[in-house]
Amino acid sequence: MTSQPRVLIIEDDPALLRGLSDNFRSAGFVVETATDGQFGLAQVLTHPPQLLLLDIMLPNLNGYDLCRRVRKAQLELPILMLTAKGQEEDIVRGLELGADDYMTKPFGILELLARAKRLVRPRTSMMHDSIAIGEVRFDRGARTLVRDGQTIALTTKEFLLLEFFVSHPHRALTRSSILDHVWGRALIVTTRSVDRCVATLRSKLEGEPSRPQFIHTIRDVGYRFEPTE
Amino acid sequence: MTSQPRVLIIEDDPALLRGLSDNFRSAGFVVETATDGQFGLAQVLTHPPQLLLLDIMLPNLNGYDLCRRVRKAQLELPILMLTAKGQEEDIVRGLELGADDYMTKPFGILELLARAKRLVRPRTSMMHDSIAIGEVRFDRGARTLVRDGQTIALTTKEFLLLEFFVSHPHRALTRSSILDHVWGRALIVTTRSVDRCVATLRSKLEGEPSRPQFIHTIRDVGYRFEPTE
DNA sequence: TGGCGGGGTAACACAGCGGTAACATTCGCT
DNA sequence: AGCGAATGTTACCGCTGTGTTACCCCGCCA
Repeated sequence: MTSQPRVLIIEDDPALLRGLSDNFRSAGFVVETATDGQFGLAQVLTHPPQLLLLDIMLPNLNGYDLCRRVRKAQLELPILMLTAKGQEEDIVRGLELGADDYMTKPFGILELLARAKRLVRPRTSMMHDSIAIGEVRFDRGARTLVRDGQTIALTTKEFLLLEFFVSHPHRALTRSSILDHVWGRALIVTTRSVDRCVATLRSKLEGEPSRPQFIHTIRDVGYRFEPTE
Repeated sequence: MTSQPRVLIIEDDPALLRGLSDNFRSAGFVVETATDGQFGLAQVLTHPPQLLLLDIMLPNLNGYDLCRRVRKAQLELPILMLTAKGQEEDIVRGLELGADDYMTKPFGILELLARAKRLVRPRTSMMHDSIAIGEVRFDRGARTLVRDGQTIALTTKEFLLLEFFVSHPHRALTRSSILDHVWGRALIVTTRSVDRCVATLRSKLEGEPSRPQFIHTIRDVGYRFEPTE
């Protein structure tokens, strides 16, 4: 399934870098390396790996800023920070900047590998039965939306459509793919039904329906769901 | 943002349990507790929280087995293990059993909270193919550009044009070849349409449109795309 | 059997994409 | 420097895709 995940290790200590590379390689990773912050960032942006192993103290661009830049570019790859700084506030800061894990030197290589493997482990993001969409909360169990205490019922189609949107955020979804997943290919309905259903869903989901916040339309293509904003 | 995530803390030391509860509550969590492995497991299965804080040493059912049972039930909720056992093999074992993080006592409450918050942070682990163009990121899946966290929508023509550019970098592209690939040979439009489309694309792509960085014009021929700078 | 609500289509309104034209500017050549 | 051609820029406008409203069909339930 996840054959040969690519890890990028950014670390300026040559000895440590080689040790890490060897260990990750024998653990089944494809290893790329960088020893410089600026260079590493460029590498991440041009060719994002499945996992980023990131030292804090780096020449030219430190790990915190690198992490911030990666998140600003809306890259969602897992980042494991790695540093001699063991102060609690450093760890908190790293995690708040968007790091996914944090280990302090000296560390056991087995633990590091275990944590790395966990980060590249495929995760179904459908774990929660209730999801926040801006001000609104989508309760999949009850098939309702809750906006400041008010419960809004969803019809079956609206529910399936929203589920499809939620499970494919930040992506251009064509009308035909929406039809496939929500209506099922067997049923022959117009793509206008999608528009119609999107309209009703918008009216329930969006606070200001004239300026859609979550469900953006892409002309000639379909729609794109942006949960955060 | 994510209003009031629910955390279940399973811990048999009453003093520690109260301390954790207070801290998590003031950090904005809704806290539920259990002091027994069997009871805790039942609670997880009947009413899964957004996060499980799990001690290893528990009466009736230890944390490892509890973790295994939760995963066996295909519950994907994040689990943060919490224990006095600091041996590396214990940590590795916990992570391999499906735990998402592992902290050893004594631990700093701030770090624990930071790690907990990370685990309930909604993550779209969907890695979509995207390309860096200078400071900007071109997200083909979403059909957008991202600059400084700002996402900029692309129209169909702009998207096709940019796709054509990025797939033929460092090359002089004639207007007629651009027309062929983006507009299709059948359609008869002026080559000025290309200029027009390039202009709008530049305005979205270039930081300083007066001095094009990425899309260079070649007089009497067409354009050339230089992704790096 | 009649009301009702989900959900599909039809009809109409409208907004924005994208094409062209007109004007401004730059570039190359002499 | 001056001129002409190519390209950047702005304005305008038609067309098509989408939002919106209305209507209707059909299954469900009393």
